[in-house]
Amino acid sequence: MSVRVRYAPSPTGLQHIGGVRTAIFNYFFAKANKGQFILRIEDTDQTRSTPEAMQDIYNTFAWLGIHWDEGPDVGGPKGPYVQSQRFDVYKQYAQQLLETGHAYKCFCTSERLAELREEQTKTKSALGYDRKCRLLAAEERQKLEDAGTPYVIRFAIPLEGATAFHDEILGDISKENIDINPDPVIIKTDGFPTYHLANVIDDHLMEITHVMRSQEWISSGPLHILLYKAFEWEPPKFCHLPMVMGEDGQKLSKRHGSTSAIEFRQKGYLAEAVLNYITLLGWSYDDSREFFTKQELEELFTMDKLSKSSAVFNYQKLDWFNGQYIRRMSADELAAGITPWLAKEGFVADPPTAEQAGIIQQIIPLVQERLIVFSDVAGLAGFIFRDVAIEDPETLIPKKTDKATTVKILQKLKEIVPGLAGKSHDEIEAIFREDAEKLEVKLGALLMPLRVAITGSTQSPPLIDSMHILGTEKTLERIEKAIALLS
RNA sequence: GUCUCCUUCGUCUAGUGGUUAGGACACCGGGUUUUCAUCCCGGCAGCAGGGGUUCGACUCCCCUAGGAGAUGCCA
Repeated sequence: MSVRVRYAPSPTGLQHIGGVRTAIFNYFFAKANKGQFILRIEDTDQTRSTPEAMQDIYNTFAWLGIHWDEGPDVGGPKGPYVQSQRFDVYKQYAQQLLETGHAYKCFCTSERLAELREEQTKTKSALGYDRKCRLLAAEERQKLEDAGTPYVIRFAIPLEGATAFHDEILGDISKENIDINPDPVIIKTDGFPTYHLANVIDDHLMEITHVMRSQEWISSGPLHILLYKAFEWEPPKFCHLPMVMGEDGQKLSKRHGSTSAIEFRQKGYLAEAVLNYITLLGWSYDDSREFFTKQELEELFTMDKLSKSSAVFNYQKLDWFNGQYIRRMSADELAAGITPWLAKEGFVADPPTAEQAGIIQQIIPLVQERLIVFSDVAGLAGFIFRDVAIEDPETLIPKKTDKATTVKILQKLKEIVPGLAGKSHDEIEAIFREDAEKLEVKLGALLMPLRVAITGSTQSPPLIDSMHILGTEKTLERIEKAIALLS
């Protein structure tokens, strides 16, 4: 039987990096096994699901280049792929459970449940439903039903025995039935199913062969097995994925930094780098290789290289990956990558004019080794496009040099710059070296005032090239401004 | 509290009874260099602890500790 896996997000917020990683593991597993990858939307919580979150799912995976074989937007033979559109299916199967005695109606009010919980907390006894309605006398139950009392449907967990399942990476996991959440709700008052019911029914009907989901689901594994048993269905294989944590070892969340895929996109990270990095969170290929394209992972991914323990999301390493990817880009690719960021700053038109496109081509070699994320281009090359402000005139003065010397240097520079046009990089450098000698300063000391004058910063891309792109006129203007600033 | 799972450098990991415990990020040195980066070279740093099993344990078993998750009419 061919592999069929699914990613089943609930559209209740932005796509979290952890969820995205679960998705890509499923995707790569499907691809590597020539199987199907399915997107299923779990929107059974009507109060929390939003169309924006739905859109974010589409945007995120489009950006990453992850496509599903079956899903709400592309259709497929096992649809609909949105749970709220499968309402009747769940109702029908819940009814079946009622009839076979695996489930029962519970008329307890949320107030009673809250009190129960409070009491349990106070007495430090086990938390959970006390199964009151499971033991309801037939006539009592009938009375409540006749009165139209609102109810939920609960699954009747066996009171004895244990339930086990085999996890593909963790091995056998078993739990005493008495330790399973006592009779979880499977149909809510509003008639919608809870995750447990919907997920089991859909995985069965959609013929899912492997359930690859986060380890936070491990403890409901036995419950799901019990549900499959109650329906007399063959359960799929399970594979619980290690979780993604923040630096403090807690579940990755907002306070650790960016956590949604879209944020990384907005900061100028490359989809390829993000994909590569998060794949390595819980998966490895061998003892050294860590660069993989999406295409490679589609062939190389194997479940047996998944690790058991959770992984900490390391922003620094992601940065390093992104820098590596940027450095490996061709000039044209990088130009295409940074142009939107330049346009966003108003440095170039969108799309750029021919002249601007030429400038972009020229700045590529200056920024390629220096970018970590695309958005850095504004800070690195901004001086080419707009006037610079020198915050602190002191920065113009090189180390071990005084103001008077700096002014002298700048004046000398003003003299020689007009003669530089048309000369090669090496020729210009030679001229600078000569002048530095004449002024009895080091080359660095000669160039620093010039650097700050034209870029506004003590750190910049290589000066000679920068100056060339800027043009003689603007370079002179800025030198004069710097002289004025020191006078 | 109870249940379940996990545990190799700070972090991500390789390792499946015999290795000087390997790689990467970070960090620290050094080199290249007009600054910043890049790049190159070098270094620091780890098998949670205790018992077994075995000729021999990072590798197998048990216990302890630590961590995480679950314990919802959220997924």
